[in-house]
Amino acid sequence: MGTVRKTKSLELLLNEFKNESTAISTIELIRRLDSKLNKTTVYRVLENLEDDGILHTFLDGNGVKWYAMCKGCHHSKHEDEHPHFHCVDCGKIECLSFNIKIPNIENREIIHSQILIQGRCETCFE
Amino acid sequence: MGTVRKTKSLELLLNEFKNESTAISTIELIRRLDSKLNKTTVYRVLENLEDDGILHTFLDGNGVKWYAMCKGCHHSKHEDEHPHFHCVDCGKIECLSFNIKIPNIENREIIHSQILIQGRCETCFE
DNA sequence: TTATTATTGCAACTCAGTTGCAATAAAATC
DNA sequence: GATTTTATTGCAACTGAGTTGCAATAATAA
Repeated sequence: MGTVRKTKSLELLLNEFKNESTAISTIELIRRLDSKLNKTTVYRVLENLEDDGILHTFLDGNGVKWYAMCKGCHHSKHEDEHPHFHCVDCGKIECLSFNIKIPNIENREIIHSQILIQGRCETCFE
Repeated sequence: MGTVRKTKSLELLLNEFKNESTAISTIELIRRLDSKLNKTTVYRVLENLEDDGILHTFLDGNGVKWYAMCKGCHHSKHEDEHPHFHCVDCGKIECLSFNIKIPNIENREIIHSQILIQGRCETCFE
C-alpha cells in the first residue's frame, strides 16, 4: 500500500536515515525512537517506506532485519541488487555500490539473489 | 564442543539427512521428530553436528534456519562456501556445487560471504 | 468547521529459539 | 556385570522480534 499521509512518525523515521549513510536495524530504530514512537508504528511505517521504494530491507547473518535508503530503486521495482557488507568489528552494514554477477544456471530460473559479505570495513581495517 | 556420545537423538537426526539430499529447516526437523525428540534436543544436537563439521547451516530470505550435510568441510573449517538455491515454487533449498567469486574490495578485509539465490529449481522450471 | 478514514498506541498474542535444572542413559572404571 | 561418572535429554518457563485487533487520534478531504 505504501505511504499516504505525512505524519510525525514518517518524518522521525526518515530523519534517522538522512543522518546516516549506512543501514539501520529495525531493533535499533525501535530503541532510538522508543520515547517517541510505539514499536508497532515503527514496523508499519518501515513497511510502507519499503513499499514506496524509499527504503530497502535485508537480513544479516543472524536473521536481524536491516533497512537502508534506496538509491537506484523505485516503488516495487528494486533495481539495485547490490551486496551488503557487514563489519564484524563495529557491526555496521553498508550497501556496496557494485554488483556481483550471478551466472546463469542450466534448467533453473533465477529470480533474484542476496549477497552478504562479512569482514572488516574501511574504518576497522588497518 | 561437538558430539561426544552416540545417542538415539543423534542417529534419528542423521537419518533425516541421509534420506534427503537437500537442506532441511530446523522447524521442519522439529516437526518430523516431534513424537520422538524434544525440540530443545533437536536444537542442541544440530549445534553439535555443526561444530563437528557434519552439517552446515544458513538462513533463508525469511530468516528461517536450515541445515544441510557438509561435503567439503571438516570441523570448524567450512571450506565449501557455496551458494544456496531456494525454489520459490516448491520451497526446497539446495546447495549449489560451484562457487561465485567475490572480488577483492580495496581497504576492506573479506572474511566470508553468503549467497542466497531465489528462483525456480530443476523440477519446477519448465 | 465538520466528516472521513489513514495512522497510531496499546495490550495481548505468536513463534523460533534459549535457559536452568532435575532425570536419564552412554561410556568409563572397578 | 555392577557401579560410578558425566554427557545428554525432557520439561517448563522464559526471551525477544515481530504481529494482530481494536479503540483513540490526527491528517486530509468535503
